[in-house]
Amino acid sequence: MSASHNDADAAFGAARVSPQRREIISAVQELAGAFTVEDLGRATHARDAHIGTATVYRAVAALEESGWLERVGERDGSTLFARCDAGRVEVTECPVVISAAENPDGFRITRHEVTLYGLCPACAASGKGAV
Amino acid sequence: MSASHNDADAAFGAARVSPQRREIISAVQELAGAFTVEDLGRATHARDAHIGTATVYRAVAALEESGWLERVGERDGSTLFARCDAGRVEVTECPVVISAAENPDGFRITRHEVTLYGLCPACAASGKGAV
DNA sequence: GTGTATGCAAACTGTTTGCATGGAC
DNA sequence: GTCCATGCAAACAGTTTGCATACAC
Repeated sequence: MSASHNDADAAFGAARVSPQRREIISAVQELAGAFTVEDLGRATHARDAHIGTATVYRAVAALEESGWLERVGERDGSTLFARCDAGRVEVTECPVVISAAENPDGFRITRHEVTLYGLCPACAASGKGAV
Repeated sequence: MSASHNDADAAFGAARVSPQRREIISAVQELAGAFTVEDLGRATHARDAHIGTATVYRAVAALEESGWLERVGERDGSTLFARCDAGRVEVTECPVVISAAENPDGFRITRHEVTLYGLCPACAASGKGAV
């Protein structure tokens, strides 16, 4: 079943919504975890066989712009995207603590980047889609 | 100046060493920080104009295999490599502590990936090449 | 009616590979 | 002498773009 007008409108924000984009929204929802654009393209094709690759890429770009999708990493040279069913990515407080600016081996850490994979409260409760 | 036989032999381990590969070693040494293969190719070309792209890629693969180079991340879809002047990448103890498996917002973190940028003791002392 | 999304194919970027030749060991 | 590294170009994968047409607003 394709996504409702309300779902799609919310997802795309200011951008226009087409039937293809509604199918793409639905495909994202059924993927439930992190996915590459190719994964999404495959899932979308299963729903409507002649939606073009470029359309999927453009929709993903629009969804990223609107904040509905997040770029969460990469796998084999492809960008990974994900959407948490519970909503947006909460950037609250960094749960990471570097134990020492100067660590025991004498390496001085000047900057760090952390990617956390996990489940939002709703997903954790339902046991659904792990990232 | 191109790298000494000793430098190059040590860098490539079991693999063979050619004049081109010596220039590549030198180019890495003058880059001093993190670089893409394209950066390295440019630096290598400045030394010997007709070393092919494939040769640089193959040398980088060999250097990664021998442990002399490390894949340290990516920038604009290109893989970033780096070599610490002080030697290899020490994987000792993880200096990162996740403050709570279940954080205050209810997000359950199942996995984490951390990239630390910093300086080895020698570089920190010399004030050389930041990553 | 205006402007944006679509579909297709071609272009582009970063990277890898096939092949004949030259050179390291 | 045997293999591996080279250089070139072609192949590749993922992604983006140009263009004419269709459709959301």
